[in-house]
Amino acid sequence: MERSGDGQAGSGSGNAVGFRPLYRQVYDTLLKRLADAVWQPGQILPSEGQLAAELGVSQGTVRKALDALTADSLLVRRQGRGTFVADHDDKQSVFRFFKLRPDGDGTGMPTSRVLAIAEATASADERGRLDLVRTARVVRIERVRSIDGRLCVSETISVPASLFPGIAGLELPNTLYSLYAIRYGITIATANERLKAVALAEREAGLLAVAQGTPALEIDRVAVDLEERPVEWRLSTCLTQDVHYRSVLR
Amino acid sequence: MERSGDGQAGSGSGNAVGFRPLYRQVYDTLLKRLADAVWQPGQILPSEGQLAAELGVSQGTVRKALDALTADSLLVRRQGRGTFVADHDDKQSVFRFFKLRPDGDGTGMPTSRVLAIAEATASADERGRLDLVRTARVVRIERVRSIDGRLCVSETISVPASLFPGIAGLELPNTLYSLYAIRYGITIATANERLKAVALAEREAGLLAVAQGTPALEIDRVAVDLEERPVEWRLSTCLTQDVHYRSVLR
DNA sequence: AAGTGGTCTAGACCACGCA
DNA sequence: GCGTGGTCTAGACCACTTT
Repeated sequence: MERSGDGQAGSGSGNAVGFRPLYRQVYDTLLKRLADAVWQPGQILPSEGQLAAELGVSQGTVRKALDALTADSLLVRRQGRGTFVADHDDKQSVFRFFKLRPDGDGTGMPTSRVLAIAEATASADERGRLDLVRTARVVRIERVRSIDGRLCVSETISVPASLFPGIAGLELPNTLYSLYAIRYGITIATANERLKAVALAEREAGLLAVAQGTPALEIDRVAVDLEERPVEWRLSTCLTQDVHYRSVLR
Repeated sequence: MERSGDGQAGSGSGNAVGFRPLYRQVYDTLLKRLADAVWQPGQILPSEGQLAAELGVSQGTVRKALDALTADSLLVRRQGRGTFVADHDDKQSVFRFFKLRPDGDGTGMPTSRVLAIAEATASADERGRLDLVRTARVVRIERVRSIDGRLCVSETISVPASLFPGIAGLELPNTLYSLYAIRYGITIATANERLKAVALAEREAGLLAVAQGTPALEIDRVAVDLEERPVEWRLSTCLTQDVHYRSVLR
């Protein structure tokens, strides 16, 4: 791996351009491979020593890059076994992007029922959230979700049709993000949510079988992939009678 | 610094008890000093080399502990200058525990007006949240807050009277957590929030000058200090007409 | 120029999981 | 017993800030 900002009888003392550490370059190299789905979710990576030899850096430098990717929830490291591509299907990972928890006991495991799925030209809102041009097409998914069997979420999900060809014809799993990862090689890295309290409109009230005007939590989420592209917009309306949104501030 | 789990002609190969890395012990040692307010917010710590010599470990081990404390937002490191105790007074830190942001432009800087402050015997809710015995006393603070001059939050804050002697007689600053840190040596490490959508009760509606029944965001927060003691319970009711709660999922 | 944190390396040893 | 990640060390050099 080439150094970027040193040696070479340069122009005096400091670099005018930004200094880019070696481990950062290793990070980017590995991130690229993850984005390109070179390694599949759940699969094991080469050992630290092998990667170090391949990339021509020390094991410590590879370690630092791997640790950073682990901190970003893209890898999972298990002492004595190896380093794996994070599998966002397993139980603990389901809740990474799902913050609604039951007030009392219960697993809080969500289930879903799709009401409609169709392709359309992007609305102004969709173009704004997903950074699309005027003629762009999106696939819109409408569904309701239950937590521990209790109906409490109604949501509309919009994704660019160009990124998810054929998704409208698929049987959708309960956890969409694993579908994005496995079938389309798109890994959700972060999601930005804006929460508001609203009074339920007639339509959502009907879907959730409660009175119109009932207070509900509105969650406006834009999910972003490894390359920082916005790839999904999700507008959820949640009843919070028996459920709450959990947030941990550090 | 003593090793905890090695050497000493032990009982074979592995330790039955948990293995505790050296850097973790260094972390705990430094954390203790921070909790005891040995170093004040904003103050500089000894250099890595000095700490390493004092504790009898290598510089790399000290570094790992300092990096962990930095990741926990307890320290700030500045290349070429030194390592400092995080000062949660500066502008960027105000928003660490304040997630309400204006929908449009504006700084979103909050202001406060205290309505009442008084000591009382802890209610059942307060005892549960703050882990108190039946006879414990608390100080209750009621206040309203504005964002960019717009009235939108009403909240009740409860703290154990034993931890904050004399707080009822003080002029309260806008950012309570810096008061906790500077005057009482209590640093808030994390806060757990539960959000719900509710219809405004008559009292809160009056305080916020809107109609009873208006949907509002209810935030139930328990703040925890460095020793993981719950030290503050805060129940906030927020209008979200021009403001939203921001959450970033990683 | 001196001092600080940041990067990078090389090597030793430890804890863990598995065959 | 072997291979993996995890810890710890020692030392060199780099980048940044201040004197």
